[in-house]
Amino acid sequence: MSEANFVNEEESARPADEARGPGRRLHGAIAHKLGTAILSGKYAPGDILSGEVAFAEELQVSRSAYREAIQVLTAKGLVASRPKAGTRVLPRDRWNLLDPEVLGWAFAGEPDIEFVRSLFELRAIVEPAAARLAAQRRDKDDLKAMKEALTAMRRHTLTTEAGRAADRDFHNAILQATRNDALLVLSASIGAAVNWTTQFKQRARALPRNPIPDHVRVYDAIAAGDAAGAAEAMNVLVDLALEDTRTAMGQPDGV
Amino acid sequence: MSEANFVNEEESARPADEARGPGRRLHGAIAHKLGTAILSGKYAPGDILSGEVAFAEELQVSRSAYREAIQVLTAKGLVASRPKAGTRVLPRDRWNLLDPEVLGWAFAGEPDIEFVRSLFELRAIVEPAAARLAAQRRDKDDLKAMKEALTAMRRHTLTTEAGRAADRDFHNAILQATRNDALLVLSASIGAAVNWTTQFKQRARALPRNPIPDHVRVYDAIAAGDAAGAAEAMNVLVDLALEDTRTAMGQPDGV
DNA sequence: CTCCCTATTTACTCCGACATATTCCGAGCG
DNA sequence: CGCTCGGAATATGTCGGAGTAAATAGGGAG
Repeated sequence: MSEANFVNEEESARPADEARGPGRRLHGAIAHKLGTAILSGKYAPGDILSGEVAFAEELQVSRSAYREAIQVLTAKGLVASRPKAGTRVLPRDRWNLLDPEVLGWAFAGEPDIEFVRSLFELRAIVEPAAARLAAQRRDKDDLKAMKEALTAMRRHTLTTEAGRAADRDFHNAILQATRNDALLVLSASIGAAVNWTTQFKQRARALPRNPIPDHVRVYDAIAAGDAAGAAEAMNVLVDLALEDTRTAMGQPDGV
Repeated sequence: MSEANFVNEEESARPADEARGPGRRLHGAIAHKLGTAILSGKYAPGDILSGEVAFAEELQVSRSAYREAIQVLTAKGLVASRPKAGTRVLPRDRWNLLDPEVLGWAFAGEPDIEFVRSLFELRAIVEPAAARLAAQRRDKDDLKAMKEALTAMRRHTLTTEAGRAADRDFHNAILQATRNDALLVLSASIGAAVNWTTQFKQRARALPRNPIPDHVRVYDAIAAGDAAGAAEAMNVLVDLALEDTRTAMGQPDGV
């Protein structure tokens, strides 16, 4: 009955909140600190975070707080602890890289170019297929959400946070219209990567193209129920984004 | 303060030691219990797990153990706790459904048919594209791993756990050959779903086709570097699997 | 009578000490 | 010389209490 009220986790009120803080709770802050340290390579797989007591003492927190932070990292597959053996960083393939929080840690410092490429490749695979499904399954509410996101994108530009949020909303609405939970979960991961790269491109003064017409083409195809057209239009969109990103990053290595 | 040196003594000595059972640790067991309860729908989104103390008392464990279990669930996006408000189950779209542990909880009881369909749809999207990339990027070691998995599949059948493991190895080798971390993470999720459904189909006496030739076709195309052929062969494979699953599930009168 | 401000209550958060279990390492024995 | 047993070290599990933030209730003003 109070279903409309459980959304507040991080005070979504004003634009003053910058990009999901390090964690309001203490153990959240510790987890953030350790997580970024691991993702940035400061602790390599196989390394040992020696000494529960030593670490807690160095961070000036109690063992409980440190323990709960380790619990979070363990849940995300970053570390594993065994009695006497200590807490060691697991190999990369055990990491839950699609976890939104892990993704945030990965983008907190200087993210690995290869990893960003991976995410965009995943996006290039998933989003056209999602657009195809959305064209077949969307209903009126889905289209309404997409249209609203489009108008918001027109009003603000991609240089503002509001504009990027509208962009995310548009793609999210498409994922939502696929009626596929597994796909929907990917939106957070992809959205984070896209968001970061758009900001990156903006810093690099490399936002020449107007993305609106491409988005409109996708919308039109989905609204018309044209599955193949929607997939193709989305393909164009992600290909352009991939190309832009590649040039902005200074990767001369074309495919 | 980086103690990154005195590490690799027994690092690769034991390949897979931890993370076996549902939870050897106490808080792991609690998390498993609560996780399956949430995934099975016993606790719906918006519900409140009232009372840290009450719950800890009911489960006959200390508050710390319960708290660490809650911490795990929080890390996976299943719940969120706030002072005074209690610990409430988050809406489904916040759940980290691709987390291997969450997936395990989802398949612990009677998994939601819609969710299984979602996973197979995701697989049908991702795996052909992965096969295409693998055909372009595989090296000798990748091909060797695939070949070994294939011979193992021939020796055992899909009715045995060893055979299913070989199947997973084959698909995993393809994902590995894409050189894409983001795709690789999905293998665990997809593998779990596929594994469950093969067992399900076996129980329903619905394993008519010999899957080996289809797998061989995929292997040949990847080995030949034929990107389009690999994608198409994999497409056939997943389509057949999807069809089999659909028919097997269409008959609730299986066992 | 309605609205807003304050106070109380409630439940999470953090803490440090204690008890237990497991592992590593070395001493003693066959 | 190799094996086994026992002690030491370290991580896990437990406990109760102090602190803090938030929601609800109650009182006062308009």
